[in-house]
Amino acid sequence: MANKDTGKKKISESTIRRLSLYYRALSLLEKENYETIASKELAKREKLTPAQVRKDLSFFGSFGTRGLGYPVTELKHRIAKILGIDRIWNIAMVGVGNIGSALVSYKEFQRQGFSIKLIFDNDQRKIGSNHKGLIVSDIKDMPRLLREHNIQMVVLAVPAIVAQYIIDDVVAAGIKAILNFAPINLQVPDDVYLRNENMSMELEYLSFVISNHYKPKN
Amino acid sequence: MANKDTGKKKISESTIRRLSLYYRALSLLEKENYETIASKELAKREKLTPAQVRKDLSFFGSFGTRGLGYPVTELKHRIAKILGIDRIWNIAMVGVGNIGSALVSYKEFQRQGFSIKLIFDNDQRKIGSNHKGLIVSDIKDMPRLLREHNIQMVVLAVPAIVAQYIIDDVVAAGIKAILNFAPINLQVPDDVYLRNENMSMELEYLSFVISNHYKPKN
DNA sequence: GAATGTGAAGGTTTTCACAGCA
DNA sequence: TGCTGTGAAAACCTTCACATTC
Repeated sequence: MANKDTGKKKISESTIRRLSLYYRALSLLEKENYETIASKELAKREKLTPAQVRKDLSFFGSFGTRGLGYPVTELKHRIAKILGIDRIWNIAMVGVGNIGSALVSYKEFQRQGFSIKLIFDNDQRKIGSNHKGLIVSDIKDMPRLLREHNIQMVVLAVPAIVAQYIIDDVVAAGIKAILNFAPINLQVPDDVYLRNENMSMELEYLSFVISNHYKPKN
Repeated sequence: MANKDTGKKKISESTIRRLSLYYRALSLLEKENYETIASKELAKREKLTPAQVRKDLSFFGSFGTRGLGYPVTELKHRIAKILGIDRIWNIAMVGVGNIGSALVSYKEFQRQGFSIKLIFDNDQRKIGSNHKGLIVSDIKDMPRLLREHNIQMVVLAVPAIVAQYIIDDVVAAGIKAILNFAPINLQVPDDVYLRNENMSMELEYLSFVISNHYKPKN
């Protein structure tokens, strides 16, 4: 499915990100006891257009009923399956500074099926300490532990200066998906997907918007 | 400049985000004692194309020298000016849970000129406590304090359930730029710019990528 | 009647390719 | 010669509009 080797249609990153939005909206609609939802209403809730919603969903199949809309619970499950969140992912947090330890406590991850199973740091004072029921492991043991605990994704929250060094180890341990919070460009092989999250960049964008009286599209 | 009332060219959000990347790359190049940099090299460092770099910069002026490239320090300052980060922004953090308190300690904000001046919470146990030299204020005093301290941006890190209620107060205090970490769609007037940051969404994107063997463009 | 699913149109962003300048 | 700045082309993404289905 999607654009695997054999796939035809190209799914854009924007579509995938909107799938996450739909998923969250549908979870809410479910709680509000909606049974079906029209693209018009779903679009309104996420500040999109109805055509956009229908087009996004149509890439993955025909989930709706003409004249009625989409079945809330079923569509939610379908999207979960598409996003690959119809399961538990085992995550390791690497680095327990400010950001790392905040994310370990961040309940939304757990709620969406992202289960932090291991925590690493290289600071001797932190190793062995308890964070939300998890003991901080020595980063030296990372390669072995990542494999032993069947970790599939790594969140990197280490200082920029050591990030490349550490990510090399993460890659060597066979991890294919990494979310990086260090504000630096890291090198990974082609078959590893690295996503960078830079919170200063978000504030810089706000700064641009108000400095230039800029009207963003959405 | 940019797309003010009279402006002609439309600057895309992607261009602005890349400006942040260029800024960071240029800061590094400066430290490496580069005096000039060609679009080719800058592009390579940020995994973009040279044409993209030149096009982005050309929206704001002619900063380069044919045959030579761009002057590193000057371009850095020009971009800082465009982004509005050639100054200090006064920020208030609203909510000192996991995320909020991590961000208060996040040195990168300070480094980029985003200075957290006030911290708010509604939890009586937190009010009065010290976070990195700042005393947590009662959220009841927020409207007054935001104005008194000339706060220009607010970072919202409160539970989703109270987020709309609190953002209404932030808006009423005249704040025009808000970075929201609560995973919920908030309503603000047209002249307020609200940016949502949802970290679960980033992991969901990773999940999609590895579940579908999806090859993102970049 | 109501709302989906989807080609086609329209709009935006990126890349190409080259004229022009240091 | 080397690299910028930029129209034009190509690629990509969103919206339109309507045939189709319930």
